[in-house]
Amino acid sequence: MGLDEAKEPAMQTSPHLALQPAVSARPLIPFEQTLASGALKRVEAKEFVFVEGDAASYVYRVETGAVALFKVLADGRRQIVGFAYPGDLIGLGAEGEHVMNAQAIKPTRLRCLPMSGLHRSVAQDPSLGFKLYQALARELASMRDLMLTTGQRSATERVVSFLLAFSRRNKRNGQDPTAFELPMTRADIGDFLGLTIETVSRTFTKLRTMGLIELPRSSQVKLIDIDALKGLADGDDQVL
Amino acid sequence: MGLDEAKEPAMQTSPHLALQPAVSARPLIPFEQTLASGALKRVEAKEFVFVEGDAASYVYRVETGAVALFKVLADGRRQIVGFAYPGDLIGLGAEGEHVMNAQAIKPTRLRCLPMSGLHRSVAQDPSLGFKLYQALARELASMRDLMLTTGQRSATERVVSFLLAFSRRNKRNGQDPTAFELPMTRADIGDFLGLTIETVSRTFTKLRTMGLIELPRSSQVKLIDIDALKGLADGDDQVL
DNA sequence: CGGAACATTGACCCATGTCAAGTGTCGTGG
DNA sequence: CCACGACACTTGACATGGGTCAATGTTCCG
Repeated sequence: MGLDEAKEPAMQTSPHLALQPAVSARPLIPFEQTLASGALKRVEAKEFVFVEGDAASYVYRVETGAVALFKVLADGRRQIVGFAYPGDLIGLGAEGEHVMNAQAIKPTRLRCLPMSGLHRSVAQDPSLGFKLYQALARELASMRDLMLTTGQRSATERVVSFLLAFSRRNKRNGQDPTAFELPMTRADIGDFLGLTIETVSRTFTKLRTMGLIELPRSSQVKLIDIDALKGLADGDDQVL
Repeated sequence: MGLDEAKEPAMQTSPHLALQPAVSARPLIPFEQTLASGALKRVEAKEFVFVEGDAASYVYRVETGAVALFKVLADGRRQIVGFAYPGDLIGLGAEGEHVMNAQAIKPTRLRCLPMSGLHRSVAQDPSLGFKLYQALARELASMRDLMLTTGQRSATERVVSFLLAFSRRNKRNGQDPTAFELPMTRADIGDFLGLTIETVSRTFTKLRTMGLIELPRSSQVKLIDIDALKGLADGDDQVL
């Protein structure tokens, strides 16, 4: 992330907290092991995994589904700071209490790891602390990219960056980088990119009209002209 | 941070990466020790400490002065993602290459720690890894708060949040929470908050006209009515 | 004292927000 | 299988906050 995809100021959709796949040569990987044996929890769409102020007693790994992480202002305005997909860890980095909310956006299965177990694992495996550090560093880098996007880019640029991030994730996972399903609503996308539902919707329509994407269903996106989209993402908005 | 100042969705101006002051009872603190013996480097205002793509061979601690950390888009738009003040560490979390730029905004002294030394210290002091992890976690939390601010708040709310963050920092440091010097230009503030120079300037003027702040010099701010400012920061903008 | 950099202010404009109808789409119950 | 209601999404008309462009003021340093 940030090193991926040329020098493209890549926006990362996912916190991407998955630890490096444990090197197979290692005899024992306490954390991965503990995690694998952790309890499985199911949450329905819209159900909260944790909310601001909750004791941060577990770290979760998303097994299936998707989770939105967000903060809210007193008057209800909401900023989604990331989406977690299968393989991503959520709840890391909280000391004592959670300072944000985690809400499933579709039926989701989570692997639960008690904080106490995490601490034990860190004690057993000194390199784990460094791995957690690296995981947070990646998360921080993607957060900064998102800042760059919401702070400086136009609505079109933001939406296109968002779509291209999906494309990259699919490519990374060996799936079709030109077609994907959006697990979140327009409202979620808006609250992630700092736009309104209407602006997100209009931007999708504009991109479709321009022949750059197709929308077979409102939640399904097909990228038709990725190069043109990459051009749009960076600021040469004169292309329109 | 995030827990500080009531439930106020506090924005953190500084990366605030200073490690916990080493507990005095500990016999030897390799990292603090190594850092204390690290080379001192002076940089002038506007001089770069590192730029995107540089090998990440050092971590720096700001001793005096101030540094802006930012990313840029191909067309030059700039997003400042944080300011580093005395006590803050910069350059942490980079793997291999820096993915952002660090530029002094005033004459600055930096303590340099080679990455190799950092790795050695981590090996000697297992708890150091966890401290670095915590430092990044704090940084991540402040980044998310900034996201909430730039993604959801109005220009006035952003500027007021920014000023209140200075007030909090001064209070934390035992200095006057109602008066401070801004080390950065209006352009820097704009690029941090996702606003233009003109909007920042107009907002300062508006707050002065409203009697909430005074501006003896353009770089000096005096907060007159902190409670009103706190009200403005949260969204009850009807106060105007 | 002069000039460069920074800051303020004004006039205007436009991208995006707001408000208000519609139009799918999906799941449930008759 | 169809009808209905609830949501999500789209689209249109209009309003406005903040951006842009341009002129002027201020500060600071050589």
